[in-house]
Amino acid sequence: MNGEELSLREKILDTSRHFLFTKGYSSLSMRKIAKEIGVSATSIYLYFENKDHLVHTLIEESVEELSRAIEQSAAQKISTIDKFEAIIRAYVEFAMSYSEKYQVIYVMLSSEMSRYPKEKFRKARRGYALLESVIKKGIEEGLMELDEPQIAAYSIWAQLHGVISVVLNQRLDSKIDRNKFIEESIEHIVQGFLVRITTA
Amino acid sequence: MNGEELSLREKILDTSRHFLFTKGYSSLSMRKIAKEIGVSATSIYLYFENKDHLVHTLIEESVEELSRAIEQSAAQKISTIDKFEAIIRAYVEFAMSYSEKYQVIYVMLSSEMSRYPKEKFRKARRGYALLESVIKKGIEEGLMELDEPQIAAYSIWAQLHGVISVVLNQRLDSKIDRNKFIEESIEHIVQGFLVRITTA
DNA sequence: TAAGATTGGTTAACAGTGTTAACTTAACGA
DNA sequence: TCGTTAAGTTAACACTGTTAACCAATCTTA
Repeated sequence: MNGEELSLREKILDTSRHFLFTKGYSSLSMRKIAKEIGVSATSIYLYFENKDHLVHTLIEESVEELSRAIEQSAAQKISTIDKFEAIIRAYVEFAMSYSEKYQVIYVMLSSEMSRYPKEKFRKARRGYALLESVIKKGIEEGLMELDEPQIAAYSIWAQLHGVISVVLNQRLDSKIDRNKFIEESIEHIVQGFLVRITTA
Repeated sequence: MNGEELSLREKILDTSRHFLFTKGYSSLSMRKIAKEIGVSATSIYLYFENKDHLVHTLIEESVEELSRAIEQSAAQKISTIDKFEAIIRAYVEFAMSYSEKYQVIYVMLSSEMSRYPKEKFRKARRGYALLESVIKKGIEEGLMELDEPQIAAYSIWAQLHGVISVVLNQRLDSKIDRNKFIEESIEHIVQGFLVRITTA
């Protein structure tokens, strides 16, 4: 049945993602994945062309979910400034709630970049494009004052990724409260891009 | 002789780094490295405990060079603001001049994070610590206005890494001039952290 | 100078890897 | 009921990291 089909495929993806996350790429093995699920190693090849393809699917799937989360979150807001903040919050929210999926994107996409097909990569940038368009609108509306929206958008991703990395890799000073750190970072980032209103 | 010793070890490191960079981790093989150099695979084990250790040495070595470059560059400047900019420029300079070494740090450190010994990781943060201390001084001197120097320092690394990634992975729009992009990004980042002087 | 130890490599072997080809077995359609 | 398809299996191949045992120079030193 269709339910079963999907199930094994899904099991493979889940198990791979977990192994990738806990043991690192270098000890990700088709046989181990199969053994964990209780199936023969070659069964994986019924659903994925090869190991590369399996990992790429993992990335693609995560990117898709993240993009969707961002789009939905932005769609719920009306004003540009609310959209701007919503995108940022959706991104962080996703990273914290589905940390394994988030890590798959950044860990694997960087280490296996050269093997990842370029056309899939382009698709991966929906969320980025959305942020860029919101920033452009923000400039038009006089909310932001930036000469390069492209660079600004990239800079925001990078800042967010920095904050998230610190938290996910547990490199945060134990004295610092996690949620407070995240909240303050988001505010700092958002404020850093808005035109400062001088009450004079 | 010592010259010879160093030579093979160095050859192994160079070849590994290059393979890592061009083919990705998943096709980095001890036998291939050895073959490229013209030596037996087991010879590598005379210089490195195992594959993990080899890769970790690669990371450590790159981190060390980057840290040194940053420290030297900062030491040449006197004022806090010059030190601040010097650190940023040294970082970007290193990434552009030794892109393979730079990529080793960020690519491998993220994908094999869980296997990388924590105490080596702490050492890796000299450059980061230096930037943080410069920022603190900048706040004291009234050059910057920030509530969280730790977060600010991290944010700067992240922004820089973002800019560098775009350039190194050749994902920059072909119409945009590379050097101009870098220069404008640096200025944008630096200015973003300084107190805005209002000529009133 | 001869004997022993050290240095810097080698080859052979083992267990584990991705992947392919050929086989099985169950379910379904005619 | 026969043939086909689906979903899996086992056996095999070439390659992987790694270890153990070996070899040939070179250095030390009595």
